[in-house]
Amino acid sequence: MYGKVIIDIASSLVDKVFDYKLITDIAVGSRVLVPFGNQTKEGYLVEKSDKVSYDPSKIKQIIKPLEDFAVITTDQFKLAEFLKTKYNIGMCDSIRLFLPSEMRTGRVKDLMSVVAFIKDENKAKEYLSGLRKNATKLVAVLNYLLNVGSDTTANINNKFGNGALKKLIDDGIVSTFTKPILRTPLTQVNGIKNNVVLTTSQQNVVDCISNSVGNYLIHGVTGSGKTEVYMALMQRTIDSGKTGIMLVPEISLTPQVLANFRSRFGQEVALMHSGLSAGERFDEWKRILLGKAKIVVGARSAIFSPLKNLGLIVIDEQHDGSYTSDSHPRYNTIEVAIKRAEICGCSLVLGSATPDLETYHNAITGKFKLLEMKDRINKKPLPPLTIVDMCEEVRHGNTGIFSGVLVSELDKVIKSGNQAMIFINRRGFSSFLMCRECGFVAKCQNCDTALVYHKYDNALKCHFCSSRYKVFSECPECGSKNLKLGSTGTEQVVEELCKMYPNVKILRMDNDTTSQKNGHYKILSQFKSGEAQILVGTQMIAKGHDFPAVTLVGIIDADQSLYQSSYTAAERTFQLITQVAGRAGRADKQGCIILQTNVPRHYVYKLASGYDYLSFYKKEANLREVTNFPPFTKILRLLFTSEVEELAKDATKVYYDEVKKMQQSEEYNGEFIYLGASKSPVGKIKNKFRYQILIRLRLNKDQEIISKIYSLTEVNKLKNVSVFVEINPQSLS
DNA sequence: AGCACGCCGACT
DNA sequence: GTCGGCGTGCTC
Repeated sequence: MYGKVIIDIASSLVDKVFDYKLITDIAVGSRVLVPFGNQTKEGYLVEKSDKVSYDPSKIKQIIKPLEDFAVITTDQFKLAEFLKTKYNIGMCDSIRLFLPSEMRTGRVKDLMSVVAFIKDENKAKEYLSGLRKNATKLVAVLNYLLNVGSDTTANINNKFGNGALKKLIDDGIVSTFTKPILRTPLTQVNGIKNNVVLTTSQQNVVDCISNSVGNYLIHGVTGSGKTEVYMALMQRTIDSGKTGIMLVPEISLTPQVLANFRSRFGQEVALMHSGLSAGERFDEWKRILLGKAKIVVGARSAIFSPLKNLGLIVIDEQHDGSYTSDSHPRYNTIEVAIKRAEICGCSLVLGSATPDLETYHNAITGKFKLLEMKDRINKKPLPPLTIVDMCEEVRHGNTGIFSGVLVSELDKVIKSGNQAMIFINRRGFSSFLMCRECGFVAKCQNCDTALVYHKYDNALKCHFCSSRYKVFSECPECGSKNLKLGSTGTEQVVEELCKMYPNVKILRMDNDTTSQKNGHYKILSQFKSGEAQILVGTQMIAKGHDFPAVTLVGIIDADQSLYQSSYTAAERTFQLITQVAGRAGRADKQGCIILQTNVPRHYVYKLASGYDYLSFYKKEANLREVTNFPPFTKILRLLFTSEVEELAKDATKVYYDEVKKMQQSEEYNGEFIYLGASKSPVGKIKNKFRYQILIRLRLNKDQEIISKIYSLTEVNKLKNVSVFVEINPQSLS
């Protein structure tokens, strides 16, 4: 018998199966140790067979399996194959997505604990009666153990001190053994089970989805009670003996959802995301693989969890950008989920108040079943959204960050003891530091970007490569002290608020304040407990959080996301406003939203202020259709990066000519709406120069052309230049 | 990925 | 003469 093995090396040169002799029976899907060249490597056993395609005399033997169980299921293999072709990645890259990364290096082991137990009960009682009366500790420990049977030595020593147990072990009365204990993340997070009765609209959605397997999109306004629907669906899945995945967009949202799910499903819920410690992730992964956890709550990577007998996948806030991975391998969680649901024969439920255009388009054209939830659970109308013209404010002499309306609303909140959230999608103090006299702007040495001024740790930081630079108080070029700050960031908002309300506790939540472990959780629970009255933050405060006491949401500089040069800029702005606005007035208090902009008449703001998703969808879809943008076309971006600018440039030229040939060929004539090559908008990141080719294709022979382009990048290997192809890129930096 | 093999420059 | 630079090629 032979085994086909994928070697765990991420390189296209070894991206194929290698034949090995199989002497002992090892399960397909196991990790194995194999001789490879003159070294030993880890690999994955993907198939067993009697046939080989290699000179049998040269075939070596598998050394041993690395675990005594398979780590990849058959379903996962099918999904891995799909990822390989869909995203043009190696099988090894693909398989790695399914395993906790710390497993490969073999550094993570089971955490062992020592358990003490009584060897022989009769002997122990005899020993107990023979003890002197003043041996109180010994008596106590012995009685305790006789009572409970066994406990960890750590617990016993904690309760009774260190000496007694040792004496009992030495005297042969108590014995010990070691057993692995599981590291469970966020054990302190638990909810109270409340027997919620679903509303008619919730019940209808649950019934509809339970009735037949398929792909669903729930379009429900913020606060319409989608979480209860997900939980009811999950309950049915578990009751029928199956398992489920519940995805949320951000790590910061997992504690809230975890609490809800644990209150109902107890320890059958596992948590899975990149913020766990290596040990926690490994143990949770193992609990899932061994069937001890039946539900996985997590961020995008949780879609790869090793659940068997999968019955349901839920993706909440499905429009969220975090569902597309922005580093290698770049996968789209929704595409992966659709495939996984298809392979497992289970339902996929997507939910959002602002579905992304493509998904909604799929829903109304019948690829998804569309379900609407139009009412808020508290029966309150959505809070009024006021658009404030900041140009008008300036004309009336207000050049500050906050408009008059926002200040007076803030005053009301502070007086009434309620809470406010201020949303500003830019971290740091200000986006740049510029000399007014010579125009000098500090730039990163490794990237083609302006540095962001961070007042809190007194540094200029690059948001692309994280390098830090000294702050200057006079221009390094001309010596002028006349400096100008760029657009406002979270730090500056907090500083201004502190001046306005010196006695009010204000929290800031952005990438800089949430970097330590459970950082999101700490800030959010502080705010939820009412410890602070104002929460200032980037988009991470916008998503799904439930703060009943929040009555005011301020959106500073809404235009920022509108001006991004991406075809999705309008859509993302609409989604962001709707999401942030949804944080206000969730309980029985009336809320209000103040949106500050320089272009108050923009259609995005008009439609967002009326919470009119459908009109927005129609307008935007129409615009995309007539201007030939996705989902009516496909955009391809070929990015070339190199440490040597000329090499990246040359490579771009070579590929451009190749694609140009395709464009001009008879076969594909008319399929290309656009083809162009240029320097990337951010010309250099981390010392690598970036050039790109942009292609826009009609939806006709697009799949064919994409695979041709993929194979082009495989064959035409260029030295010291890396190429990567992205489809419908989210941003063009 | 990593290691061996192999073909050219600057040293004992 | 040889030590070592890293370009090229291979691993069942």
